[in-house]
Amino acid sequence: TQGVEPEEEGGRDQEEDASRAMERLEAGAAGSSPEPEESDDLLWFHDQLEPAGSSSSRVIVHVDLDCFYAQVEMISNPELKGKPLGVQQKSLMVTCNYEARKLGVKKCMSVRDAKEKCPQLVLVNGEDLTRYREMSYKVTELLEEFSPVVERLGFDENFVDLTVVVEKRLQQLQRDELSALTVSGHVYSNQSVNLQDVLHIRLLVGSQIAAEMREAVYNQLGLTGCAGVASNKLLAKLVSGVFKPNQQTVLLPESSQDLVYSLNHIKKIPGIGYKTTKRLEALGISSVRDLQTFSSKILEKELGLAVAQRIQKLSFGEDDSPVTSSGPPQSFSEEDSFKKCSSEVEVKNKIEELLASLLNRVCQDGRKPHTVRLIIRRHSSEKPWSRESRQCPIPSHVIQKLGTGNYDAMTPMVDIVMKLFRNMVNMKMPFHLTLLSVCFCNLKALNTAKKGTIDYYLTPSLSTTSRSGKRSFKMKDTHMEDF
DNA sequence: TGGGGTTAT
DNA sequence: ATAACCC
Repeated sequence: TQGVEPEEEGGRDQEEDASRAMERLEAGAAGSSPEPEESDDLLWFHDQLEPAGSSSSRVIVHVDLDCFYAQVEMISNPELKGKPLGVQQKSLMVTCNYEARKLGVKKCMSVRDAKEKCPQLVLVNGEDLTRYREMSYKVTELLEEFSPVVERLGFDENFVDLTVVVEKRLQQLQRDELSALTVSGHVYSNQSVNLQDVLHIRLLVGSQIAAEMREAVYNQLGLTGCAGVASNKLLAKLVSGVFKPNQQTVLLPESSQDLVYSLNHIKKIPGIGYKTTKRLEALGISSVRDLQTFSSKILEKELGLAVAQRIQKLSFGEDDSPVTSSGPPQSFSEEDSFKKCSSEVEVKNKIEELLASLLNRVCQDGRKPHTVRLIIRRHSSEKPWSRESRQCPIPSHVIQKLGTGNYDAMTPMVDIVMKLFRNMVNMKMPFHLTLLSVCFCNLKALNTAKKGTIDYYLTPSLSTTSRSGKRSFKMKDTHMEDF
């Protein structure tokens, strides 16, 4: 394409070039332009786009399912559709459908308040996350078909980096299709904006892909949700919530400041959590503009360089963090909370329950955890939210017993976890727990042994000679290409 | 306040 | 091992 741009156009600024380019493209699409000029226009147009790898031209979508647990429950039991529905975990209603919200019920209300507000409210128990987790991964896997780079955030949100996919579509588009590009869904904008501007083309294509994603999620899984399309994760996430159930919004670059200013408090910025908000408020910072204009030096001294620089950039709507593929989970955990657990037998029974579910999950996954962790929460603690944990490696002979489908690993795992418990809690003293959680982490693929090493050909055997205390091996089937 | 998850220190 | 963040 070098040399295509005429010399006399070299001095013009970029915005002027962009709108002129579209006028010329539209004129070309009308059908009157001679062949060579039309071709020049298309090449010139592609020249105006920023390089695909440049950080300012990323296209990110944030997909956020509507009241996810409630949707899953309505799919499981269609009789719940049309009724006000809440999903309950212990005394908390963690989410509810839109029928319930119309009647004044809010997310994360206590069950008592919710029933008071809405006596007809139907409640289902959502403490077992199995079906939610399975549906959640189906959504992520479906989105991965559009672009392999998908990052999960909780069970109901996903980020997808569409930059490369958008680039591919742009290059396949014909002249007439290029000028006829339209947005899908809402545009976040207070000012009037020229959608035909070249600077917006990638985001428009992104909005169309987002619409296709939502269609696929609805058609194949029966779930509705919102999407936000923008140039980074922060903005995509913020803009996805602008039009709320089952709609999507694209953020054009000139409106990004409006979007961050629309947040009335810094705690609304994803990445600024409870603790940081408190520390910022102590510094007199409460609005987004407060944070933007606050001294960087003082902020760095107060919060440390990394946090200070990151959150101050966030306040300007800047976020260069990449979308990182989540892939399979890094850990599996099961927890249960209760009013009181204060004896060894109670603890052991709870741990057996938690482990039974975990062993099933680990079996399904196929990988092997090499670390177990026990987490507890004590009652009397002045900090009710604080937890203590102990972890240890899982002995290799126990790892071997995992994932065989039966419960060979149950007894040894209970013994290990009870040791961790005794390490944390002095059982000669009275104790009062309000939560127990067991976590399997440090997951490794079954065969890490590489071709050409002895371990690759020798696979540990469970069936023979266990009494000797020595490991026994069977020869693996070999193939000619192994040699 | 539940039952999960992640990364940084 | 804990602390922060996310849902």
